[in-house]
Amino acid sequence: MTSRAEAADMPHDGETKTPERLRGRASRLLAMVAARADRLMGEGLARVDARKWHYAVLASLEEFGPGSQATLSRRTGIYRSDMVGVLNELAERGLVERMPDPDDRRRNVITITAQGRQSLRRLDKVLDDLHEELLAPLTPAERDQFVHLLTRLRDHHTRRAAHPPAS
Amino acid sequence: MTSRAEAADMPHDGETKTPERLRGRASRLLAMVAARADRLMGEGLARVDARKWHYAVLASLEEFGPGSQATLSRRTGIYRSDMVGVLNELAERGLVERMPDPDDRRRNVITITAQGRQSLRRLDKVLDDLHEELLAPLTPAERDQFVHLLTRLRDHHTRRAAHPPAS
DNA sequence: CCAATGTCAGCGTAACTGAAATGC
DNA sequence: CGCATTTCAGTTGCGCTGACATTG
Repeated sequence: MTSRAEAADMPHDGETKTPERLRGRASRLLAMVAARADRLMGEGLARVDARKWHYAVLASLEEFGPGSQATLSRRTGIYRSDMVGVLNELAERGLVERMPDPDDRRRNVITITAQGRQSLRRLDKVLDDLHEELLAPLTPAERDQFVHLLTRLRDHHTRRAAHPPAS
Repeated sequence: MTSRAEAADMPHDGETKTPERLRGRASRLLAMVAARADRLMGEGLARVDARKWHYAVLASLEEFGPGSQATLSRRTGIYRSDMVGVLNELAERGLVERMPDPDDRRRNVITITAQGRQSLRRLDKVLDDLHEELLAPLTPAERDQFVHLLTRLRDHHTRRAAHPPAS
């Protein structure tokens, strides 16, 4: 499948003034679909006593290994002020361990526990199902395309929040 | 290792095979890009003394004609409770007119004014520029693809918030 | 002295709920 | 009477900022 989804059924010549400028605005579509996704994931994870951030932290730990809270903060995008609470919840559930760093006593080293890995595997499964639901109307090739496009956009906009369109 | 499908779904790009289950999650990408978009639009519109909802209402008015507040609410997705404030702001600026409906005296009929149309045209321009910035890394064809995929997703998930996979 | 870290306390916005008053 | 509309009052969650003490 060479990802030739559409080419003729949607006019994209520069002059067809579609009346869809409201519903068709990318930012609006983005907001709607993202909200929907957010809710799906939030509710789905809540059903197994987890939250989006839990997954983010656990996955980041398994993927990149242990790290300080500030490190995790940078890796996941969670503010370090909020990271405290997230780690408290994860520690309560025995999914991570928080120990002082002997090399730098300002830091805590966060490690994922065996139970954490197990939970992560479960969350992965849950998220897989939820994504199946979210992306249901798209073919596998289209899902790839979609993720690919989103990734490009994220990467482009991921160098600090504000940046002038300087070259 | 995770027991997930691999190598069977050769992506178009010889690079999408990373163990990026965190960063690569569609929901997460969606949230990130949507947040960027939201901020871009919000700040951009604030510079011309407008907000996203203003645009939504104005565009909906020009696109579908006048309507009651409840109607506008359904068209734009803004809660009726919040619609009041939005319309107040728009009325203050002279962009819409709010008159009692003679046929149904519970209702107000909201109409866009000439000034409203003018403002809308300006906002359209502003949003065009902002979208250019948002979608900068994508080619025109890719932007179409992107919007198309988002539209399909939105349409699929737009029959009430909750939907069982009922046949 | 300055930079980074963990923590807490708080702010602003936006989605969302509830209920009252009016009119169908 | 039940139902829809406009409106106001309030809640909750989240992204984000600021400050502070500790340590490098």
